[in-house]
Amino acid sequence: MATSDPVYLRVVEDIRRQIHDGTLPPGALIPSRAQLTRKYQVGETAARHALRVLASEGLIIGRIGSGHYVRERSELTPLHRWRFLDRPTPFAADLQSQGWRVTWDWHSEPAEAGPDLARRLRVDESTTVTRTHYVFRGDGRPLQLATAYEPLEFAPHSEEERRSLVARMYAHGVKITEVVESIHTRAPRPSESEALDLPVGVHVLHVERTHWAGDRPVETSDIILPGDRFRMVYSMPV
Amino acid sequence: MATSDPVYLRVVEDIRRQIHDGTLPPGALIPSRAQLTRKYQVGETAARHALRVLASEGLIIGRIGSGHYVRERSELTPLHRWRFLDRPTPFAADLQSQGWRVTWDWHSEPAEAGPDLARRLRVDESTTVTRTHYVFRGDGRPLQLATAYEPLEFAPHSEEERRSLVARMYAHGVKITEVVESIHTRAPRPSESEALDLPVGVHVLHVERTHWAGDRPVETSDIILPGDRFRMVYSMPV
DNA sequence: ATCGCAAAGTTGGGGCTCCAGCAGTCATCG
DNA sequence: CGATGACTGCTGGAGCCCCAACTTTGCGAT
Repeated sequence: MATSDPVYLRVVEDIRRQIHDGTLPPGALIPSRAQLTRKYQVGETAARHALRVLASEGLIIGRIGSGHYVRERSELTPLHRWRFLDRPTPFAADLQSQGWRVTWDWHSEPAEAGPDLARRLRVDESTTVTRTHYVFRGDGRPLQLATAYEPLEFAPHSEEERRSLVARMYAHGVKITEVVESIHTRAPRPSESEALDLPVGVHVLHVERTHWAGDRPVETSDIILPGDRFRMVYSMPV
Repeated sequence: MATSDPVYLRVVEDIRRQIHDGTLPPGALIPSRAQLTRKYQVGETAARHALRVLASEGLIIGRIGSGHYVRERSELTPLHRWRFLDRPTPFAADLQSQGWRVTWDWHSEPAEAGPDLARRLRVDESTTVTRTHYVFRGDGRPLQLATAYEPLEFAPHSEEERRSLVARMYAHGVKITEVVESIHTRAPRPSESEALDLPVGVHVLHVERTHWAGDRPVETSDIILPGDRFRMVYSMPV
């Protein structure tokens, strides 16, 4: 706050202000390193660092060979959780109901539970579960990663069975009574960054979802969403 | 993925791996810039950049004069939304029920709604609303920021009234029937970063919460939580 | 044994430079 | 007239350096 703040902060704050008040609208070209050094009378290091900070905040994006641009608002598509939708994740179903063309690839494999899953599914660490990886795309672009874990006996045997977890469980005599979702945010792992084609500086929303039948967890999954594209919407009756 | 990846990435990935597999446990000292240049045979710039990337991911934290350390797991305190708690936000109430000593400061002021709030409260842009800023602290440290907006007629007149929004609304003949929360993640604004004492690289969870009485919004608030300390937990009956 | 202080080590800000790779632009050549 | 290629400007990686502010450590004196 003092007058002797780092000089790169002066640049960061001035550009950030211009973005927020609309002087630099989405898509606008930010002055280049060389221009910033002249404009703010700072060294190249400071100009460069300022651009990196703004990029890591997700406000601007650097296009190599071209320049830094103000990020498009990307509009934070809402994902509504007020109805119970599956097929095969409720998020994909909600996007479809909003008119998105959602497609997905998946593959299943057996896996050992391990400590984390053992806790979440309340099974033994050495138990074998079915792990299914999904990659969801909307209009070609990757939208969401999901990894679902189920005890072997509940694994789907057909494409149709995969559509609705609730129906499948019901067929096994298990009635799902509750869904618990735990959301946090973190920097993407390198593999997620690549799979979701994330610009640097974008964090992910990590949703840990568990389906319960009474006091027994019957399926759990990790869902990874780009933090700059989605908001999770929860509706609760009082 | 090729062998000619940036060299700083080699350093980042190696340290990240060591943190994930436990070779470098929480609190462990990361080699210094000088040591990294020797160990990985890279220049100082690359070593420095690697440390900055790890810090911006929230994996390590730099202590000036001392060194970089693996961040303590900070345990992502869960905030449960399965019961309707207020007084004055449900998150604070949930933390109290987990044994935290939560205190808060607040101040109210009239404010013009403006376009964003006009949309959220379904009022005219020039309507005056009561804006209340809260700063919540747990064990001394800042935990959460909240800003609540209410039409003037619903504003609380006593400390007691402030405790329960539901009861207060009921006293006005308004029965709250639904709570809608919309969660996204973003980089903190400078003021939030300062107020919450956030390390660089930590994003925030921004919860937009609106209370509805039938099809009419009667209160809305913005809640800002450090992304590295909390996870939101939603429980929904099927 | 303890206190104080100086030296060494470390981070973070800042400066300068070189280079590879990419994207436009513009002029020249077929 | 159209296509090719040279040139310029930009980003991102990388190297090296200096300095201020701070911590840790270890030594020497009391």
